[in-house]
Amino acid sequence: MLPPANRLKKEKEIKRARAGKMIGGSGLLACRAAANDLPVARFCFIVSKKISPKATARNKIKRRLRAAIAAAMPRIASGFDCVLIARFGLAAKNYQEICDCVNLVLARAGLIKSS
RNA sequence: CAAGCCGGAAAAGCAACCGCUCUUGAAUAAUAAAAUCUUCGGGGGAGGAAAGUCCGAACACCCAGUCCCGAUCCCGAGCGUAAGCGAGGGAGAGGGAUUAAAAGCAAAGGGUAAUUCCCUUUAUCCGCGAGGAAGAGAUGCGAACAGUGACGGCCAAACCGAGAGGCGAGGCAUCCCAAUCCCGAGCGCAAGCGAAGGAAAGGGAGUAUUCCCAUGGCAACAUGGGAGUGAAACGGCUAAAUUCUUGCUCGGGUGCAAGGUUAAACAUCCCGCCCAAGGCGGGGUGAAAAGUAAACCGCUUGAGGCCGCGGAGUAAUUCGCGGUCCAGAUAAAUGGUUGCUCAUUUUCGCUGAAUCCGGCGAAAAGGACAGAAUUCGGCUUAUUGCCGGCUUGGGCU
RNA sequence: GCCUCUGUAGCUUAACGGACAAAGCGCCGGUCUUCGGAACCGGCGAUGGGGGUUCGAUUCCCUCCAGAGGCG
Repeated sequence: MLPPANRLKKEKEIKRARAGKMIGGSGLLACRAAANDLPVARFCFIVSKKISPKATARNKIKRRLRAAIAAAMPRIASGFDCVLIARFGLAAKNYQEICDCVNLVLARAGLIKSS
């Protein structure tokens, strides 16, 4: 689970982030982000019933995405809100594949620190 | 060994690293004190179905008609110098009673906060069996098709009513066809024929035209009694979760997104400061923004659960004592990753007489259904392997 | 999350518990026409799945499935 400061909670903020312009994606994952005025990056995760009709499977996808983001947090730039949307097929992947996918998508959206 | 029936408990384990939530203790910072922030430590953290939302309740709010009580408030004849008292009238938070509609009625008895749930007994039905299923107030308007023919025919004292008519003791009959039989008015010298009436093997249509015993009778059958149902009577008894009539019971509705508390920004007015446009700070306003955004409470201690002991009861259940507080999240915590072990599956090898079985070894795969959302009691559905008891069948001794 | 509602031919709607489940549009075939349309005639085609009550179920009851809606 992410620390509370890195969670994106309010519905209005999520809608703002989904309308944002920093867009990245791959076949298994989509990313929408918008800049905020805070010194942290905030995330939320969307897994629809189309991905899997079973609630337990959806919860597992969300937990793995959160773990992948938490692992990548030191390399992530601050100052934006990000929504990660799972696409069909992600349920069949293991943790390492999800990590690779998350890193690829974040790099395409330009959210990785340029050090 | 195979196929079944009933019941029970469980819901893979261990370690390492990295995290989340609730609660609690300490320290530090700030403060009048606290809320709060950070760090460290202790403790708790999904289910038997958390699911479907099919029943039932708790809890919260809202709403009808009639009647009663009613804190409090208003008017007030009159009395009094006055303060005040005050018949009577009106409003009325709230409390109680009742119910028109809607809804309900589940064998008998019991349990429960309550139920279509659970328990005991049981008519009946299903199964070879272990066992399982099972009952919907009363009445009976109406009831397709088939069939010559189907919830009921015919007569009727007494009583009520001006009458039409109502009610109805009691009597007769009891689906249709039917070989044949009984009876025998009458006809005939006789053999015999034989109306009406009665019974009937068997057959027919249909979901459906009660069952048993005793006595009498050549027999058909009659009479009486009984079983189950029913309070009883009675020529009663095929029968439905809808409809109609009727009896009894019962206020209704919405659901924690119920409901409650606090309450901005912006607007506008005043004051102060900054050279000014304008900005900053403080205070106020209400009929508008707004009782809105948002936050908090409800929110987890409850008709509790679990463990132990004892009592009542066939049982469901219940009573007493002691111990234990056993999830409270909110784009939604209770986890993520790695390694090992165990259950399981597949493949290969060895072994023995052994492609099928057992043992040993190796490799690979790899956890059933499924995620609390106000709370609880049931039901139903999904689903993994295990344990105990029992039944039927087969084989061996 | 809480609470409701609806499933009938390809589509839109009917059907007191009673005969082969009705109608319109559509589809197929035919007649007519040089061809097509219109018109006329005929045909195909359905009660979401399973169970119960009943002699008999689209209808009543239970259950599963699918779809839709309301509530800050």
